[in-house]
Amino acid sequence: MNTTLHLYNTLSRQKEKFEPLRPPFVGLYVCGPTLYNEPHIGNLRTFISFDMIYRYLKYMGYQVKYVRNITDAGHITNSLGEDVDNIGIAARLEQMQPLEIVYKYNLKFQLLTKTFNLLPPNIEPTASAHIQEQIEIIEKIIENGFGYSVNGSVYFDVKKYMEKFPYGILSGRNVDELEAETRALQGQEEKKFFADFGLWKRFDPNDMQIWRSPWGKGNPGWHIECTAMSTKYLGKTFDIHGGGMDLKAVHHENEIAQNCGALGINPAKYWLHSNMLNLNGKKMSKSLGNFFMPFELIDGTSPLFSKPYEPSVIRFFMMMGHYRSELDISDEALQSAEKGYLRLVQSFRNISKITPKTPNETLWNQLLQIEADCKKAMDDDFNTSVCIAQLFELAGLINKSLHHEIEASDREIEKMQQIVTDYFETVLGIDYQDKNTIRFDLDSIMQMIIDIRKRARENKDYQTSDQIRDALTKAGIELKDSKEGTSYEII
RNA sequence: GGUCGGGUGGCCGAGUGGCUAGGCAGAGCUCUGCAAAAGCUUGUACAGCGGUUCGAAUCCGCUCUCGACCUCCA
Repeated sequence: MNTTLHLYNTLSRQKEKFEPLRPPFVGLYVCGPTLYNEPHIGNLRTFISFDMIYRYLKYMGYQVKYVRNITDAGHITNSLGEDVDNIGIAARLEQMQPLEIVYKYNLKFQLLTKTFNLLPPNIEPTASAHIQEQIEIIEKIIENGFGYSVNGSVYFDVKKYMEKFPYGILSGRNVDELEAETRALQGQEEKKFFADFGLWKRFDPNDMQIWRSPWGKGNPGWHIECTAMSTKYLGKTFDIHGGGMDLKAVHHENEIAQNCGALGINPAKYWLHSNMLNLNGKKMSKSLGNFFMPFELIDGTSPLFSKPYEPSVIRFFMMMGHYRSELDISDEALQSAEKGYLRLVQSFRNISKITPKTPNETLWNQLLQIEADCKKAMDDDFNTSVCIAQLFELAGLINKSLHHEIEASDREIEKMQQIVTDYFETVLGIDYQDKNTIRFDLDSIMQMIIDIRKRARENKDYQTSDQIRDALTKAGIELKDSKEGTSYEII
């Protein structure tokens, strides 16, 4: 496949031409949610960013295998060096079985992905269903001399690893220099080296989920599931690995170490990281308490926002920024995005109402240019921001055609619709069609009302005409007078 | 302290060694009973100080400043 796509690879810190390992197939792995609570709007941004990337790869014609894992098991280590079982904690807090917790939040997560028009991945493997695969990877790491077991736990031997592979290549961290700054951490005495990380954590009496392993009962470490599942479904090395920027320095670094340690190769050719969603210039995070849930934004219950916003408006807002840039969310920013969004959408919905006339070569060429510029923007590391700027240009041309300021033939009209379908709907993933299907002939009803109002206006009965217009506005229908007559818009 | 990335017009937000990003808001005009919508016109911004260059907001250096990560995070 002849591709012009360039993407920014965190590994090389520069844009690289995208050349899949096994075209036309593309393997894409994205770190999914941990199901111990509801994903917040910041989490959502990452999933939307990679949904757009998945969509564009598919649009280009690649046969993409998209794997997004679900973390429903495993232990992480917190900033104090303590071993934490988030799902177990949530289970105790909500007085449920771990599986109930996972099920509950998975339903929420799935609803969220549908609400925001995310395409389902090909596979959404869960960590709990791949304990055996995780154990096998750990065994390989030990076999290769990069892991050691202590009292029923297994750790990754970073020092040994560094004899053969560079550690810290993603984030640019230098472990040797960091050693001097090792903080006094609790529960670290089993490790040989401060940077060693857990592959398997021995059973603790408080654990609510326990699995058997060659090292005794316990839980897998946080990072190993991704190595096991990406290997199982995409092979020991594949094309693209994605995730949030905050996973770069630890989680992804350790994934690379595990993959190299077990299989001798970096799992992914291209590492992509999406940036954080900020609130008042600060990253949204649970520890800072400056986060809110996507559904609060949709139903307008968040005190930070003056009104509810449609999921497609929120998605459009996110697409207005580049996935690698920080994005600041605020009521003002969303309102401005919403206005722009409505302008686009109303224009796009009117394409079918353009009266076809004679072919317009100038317009045709402008449309081809817009289409080419959309592609160029997306080819340049998924520059959705520039792509949207092109769509605003398109909306201008549509409006002019609609109001007979320029002429368009069927050929141009079809091209307009095709660009909208390709880029606005398919690639950016914005669902702009009317959600509420109207089951009666609204056009006829509206035509009747518009005729009555027209007669009133001809009779200079402006009281009646304004009354009709105001009542319709209140009901959510906006009348628009122009030279050609009156049209309506559902607002 | 280390690593990485920012500081762009009233706001949001792209980009970049010389050619208008775009959106929102504002102003003017056209249309119009009024309004809305739509169309047209309008804004010469790139943290500061030096340097490189015919030319820098874009490259280099320094300063200030903000943020992320450095075993919780998407």
